[in-house]
Parts: sequence; C-alpha cells; structure tokens
Amino acid sequence: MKISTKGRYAVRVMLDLAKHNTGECIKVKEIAERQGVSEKYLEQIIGVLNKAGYVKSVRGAQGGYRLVKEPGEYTVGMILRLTEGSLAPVACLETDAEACDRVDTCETLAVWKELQNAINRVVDGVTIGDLMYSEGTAKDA
Amino acid sequence: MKISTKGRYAVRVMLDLAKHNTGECIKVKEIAERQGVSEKYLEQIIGVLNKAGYVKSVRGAQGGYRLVKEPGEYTVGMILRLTEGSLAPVACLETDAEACDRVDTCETLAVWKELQNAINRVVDGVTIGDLMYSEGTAKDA
DNA sequence: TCAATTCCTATTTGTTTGGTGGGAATTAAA
DNA sequence: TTTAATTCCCACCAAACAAATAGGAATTGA
Repeated sequence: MKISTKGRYAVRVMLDLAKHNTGECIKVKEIAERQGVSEKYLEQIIGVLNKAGYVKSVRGAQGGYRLVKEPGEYTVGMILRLTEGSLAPVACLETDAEACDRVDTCETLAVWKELQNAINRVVDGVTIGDLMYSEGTAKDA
Repeated sequence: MKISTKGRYAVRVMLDLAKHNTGECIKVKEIAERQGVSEKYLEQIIGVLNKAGYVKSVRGAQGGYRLVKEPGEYTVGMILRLTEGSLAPVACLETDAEACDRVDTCETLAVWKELQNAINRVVDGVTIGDLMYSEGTAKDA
C-alpha cells in the first residue's frame, strides 16, 4: 500500500512548477536540484506529465516546462492516477478490471470499495494550489 | 497502492473461520478449498495470524484452527497491518520511520497524512463481524 | 555553428510478490 | 504402537515491479 516515488515526485514536480512560476520556462535541471532527485529520473516523470498535457514543454536551449493551468485545477488525485496507473486498492476495482469469478459472493469487496472511496475523497479534494500555501509542517487532519 | 494477496487472503481466512465456527477445529485444507487458494500459501498466512494470537491452533490429527475472540473484535485494519506490515501510504509515516531530511519543509506530507487517516478510519471501522452479515453484493459506500 | 535543452528508449539493479516444496513435529484414532 | 492427519518451519524460486541509469537523437536560441 505504498505510493511509489514516481507518483510522489510527480506531485512535487507540479508543486515546484507552481511555486516557481515566473512566466518563464523552468528546466528539469533546476527542479532536480531543488527537489534533490536525479535529473534523468525526473525527465521520465515529467515526460508523462507532458504527454498528458498537464505541463507544456519548450524544446531546445532556454527551453523547459511550465504549467498549463492554474495550480488549483490540478488535484493530487489526477497526478497520482496518471503516474501510478490506478489508485484502486484491489485489482478488481480498476476501471478495466476483468471480472473476478467471486465477485457475486465476495464478502470483502465492500471494504475495498469503502477504502477506495475514502482514498479518492482525499486525493481529489486536494489541489496543487492548496499545497502551495501550506506551511511546510503538515496540518493534522 | 495495492493491498497484496497476503493481506486480502488473511481477511478472508479470518472471515472463513468466523462463518464456519462450530466450536470444532477448522483445517487449512478446508479453508483453502472454500477460498480457492493454495493450501501451502494459506498455511504461511495463517501462521502469521497464529503467531500474533489472532487464531488458536491445535496440532496433530483432527487439529486445525479457530478464532480466539469474537468476530466483532477483529478489525480489518488489525489484520491488514499484521500481514501487510504497514498501511502507511509513504515510508516516512511508518511508526519506525527514520526521519527524512525534508520532513520540516515537506509540503506534500500533509496530503499523505490525510490519506493515512482516511485509510485508517475505514479499515479500523470494519470488523470481521460486520463482514459476516453482509450480503455478498457490496453496499455502495 | 554550438551549447543547452527536451525527447526517446533500452538497460540495469535490487526488492517484493506470490507462490512451491520438502520434511520435521505433534497428536488422535485404529 | 503404529499410522494417518495435521500443524509448523524454512528454504527456494520465478516473475513482476520499482527506481533508477545511460546514451544519444532531435530541437532551438544565441
């Protein structure tokens, strides 16, 4: 039940872009330095964000990335689903899941559904904009 | 963000023991047949439940397992934490986590804490007893 | 032209998942 | 007392996944 580095870094990349948005392009190199993460690895991750249209890239010298929309329009859920693949706690709840033959009698499915709903409520209820103004020290939720 | 088979099977084992509790011992073989899972794999899983004192074993011929407490006293959370190791969505929220050097400035920690709380609320709010009386078809939560 | 940058994709390394397999120890029953 | 049924213990294995690393092609401003 862990969120992978890919998902976590993706959120941090988006947040970094949001916080350092001066209208100019931001290079992967800068983000990597600020976030303390390998440039090469971030390249991959931001590539996914780019393909999905979450960020806009400018190639060549003086190139880089910037957010396409306002920080408040990106939920953490969107970003995680994109990079993690799915947030369903069990495979049978994935949208493209092939039916498990126990589905009719599965007595545990109810818990997993509740869990999924709870997860979705949290990650879809927080945007990059929300995180921008947080104090660093996490609020107790 | 998946719950492993180990955790899911553990819940099903506990539920199976609860539903088929006649006062007599229940053998791994029976559970494995009913649940459609390899006997050998279940042995391992129920071994963990046994060591933790969640089930009581009787060795030798006519041996088997039974629940120690009432079904309502086992939360899904207890069982998952035992078998999955931890339900924290990020390593730095684990109880024995070694401090990440970004912890003071980590702007994403708040989300992960919220997520963890949401997960805990669900899994700690459902017991094996609750699952016993569910209809098979999951309620929409 | 060249240096900086994104883009693409293959490879590597280590860990976890999801088991299988063999056999020792224990015990009720024949 | 033997036997069959059972838990218990631990070693091993294959496949998938995570978390990068690596190399170089394509693009573009200066």
